[in-house]
Amino acid sequence: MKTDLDDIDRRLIAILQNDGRRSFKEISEETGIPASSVRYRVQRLEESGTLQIVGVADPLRIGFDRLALVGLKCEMGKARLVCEELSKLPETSYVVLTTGPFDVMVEVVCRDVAHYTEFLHDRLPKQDGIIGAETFFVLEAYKLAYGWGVGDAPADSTGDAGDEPSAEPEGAPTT
Amino acid sequence: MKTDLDDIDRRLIAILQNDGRRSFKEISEETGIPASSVRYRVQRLEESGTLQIVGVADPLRIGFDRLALVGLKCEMGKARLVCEELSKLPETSYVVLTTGPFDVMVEVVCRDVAHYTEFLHDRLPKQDGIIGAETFFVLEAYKLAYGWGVGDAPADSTGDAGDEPSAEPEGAPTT
DNA sequence: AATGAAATTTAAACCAT
DNA sequence: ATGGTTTAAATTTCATT
Repeated sequence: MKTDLDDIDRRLIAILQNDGRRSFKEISEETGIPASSVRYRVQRLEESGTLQIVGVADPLRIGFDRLALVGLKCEMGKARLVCEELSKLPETSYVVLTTGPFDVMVEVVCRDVAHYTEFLHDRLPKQDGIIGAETFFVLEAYKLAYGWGVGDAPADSTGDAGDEPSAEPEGAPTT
Repeated sequence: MKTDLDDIDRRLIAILQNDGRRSFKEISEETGIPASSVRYRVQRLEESGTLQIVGVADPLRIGFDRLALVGLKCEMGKARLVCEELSKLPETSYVVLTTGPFDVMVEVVCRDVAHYTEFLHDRLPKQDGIIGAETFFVLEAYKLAYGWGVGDAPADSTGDAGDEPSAEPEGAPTT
């Protein structure tokens, strides 16, 4: 549960955010840190849950054509319960508790409109605590970045290599 | 710009969604597909933008505490331009064109409230085509999944290994 | 906890089908 | 597009500081 990263950790994360398969040796050459140390650090980051190296597939290209963002209004005091329950559903890929006009925002990934309809009209109404839902269908995805923040992280004393901070599938939208 | 994946592609994606650094040789043994073919396929998936292998850092553990979803109303015909431009900003991690009350939805990751304020009040207004913005601050993130859909993809004739479909940082909310 | 050097494993390039 | 083979490179292990 360590939360304190040093500049080396941040540099390693920044590099891996761009390319999760960069070899430790290349990272070593790029940073001047010994390869075995790079590996040691990365392993620690992974084990602590701070960093995950994963394959990310563009849902719009793999047959899951219907992405929707859904804003939910919940009964007072029920929003967290709603979050917990919706997190368990396979269709949800993003569930957060928010301030503002909606209490909960959810991203739902469906194969097609029928799949979404079933989700919205059969599944959601069964969930206790939800008052209303507003659907935002995703027409085009311009940026789906999973590399957060480290690229322009607080003061990098190790000397920044000027890497791009985030990883997008492509410059152009995917439809 | 191929969009048609076969079952082999889907299996490779499913495996890499769980662990982006699995060696091609291991994948080869697991699937029975020759290692050179595995590499060839993965390379194609990456080059076509279908799959990305990236390091994902938990923003709430690396000092980027302020996540916000922002719904934007745009001038008629300007929404795509807005998407393109906002995608270029380092603070945005998610930019999509939507139907519904908002034309564009954006996820913004900031270090602190001051950083977000600067983004919302200094940077956004300079962008042509935006009429209005509504902020949903993320209080708690319950699910941040990067593995989309493939886990329960349409009929897998190659014989599914029963891997977990998605990768969440944690079951409980991160605050 | 971090590093260096060894042995082992893996990936990349190539070529044939 | 696939599969095999070889060469070069990277990872892992383990001893050392």
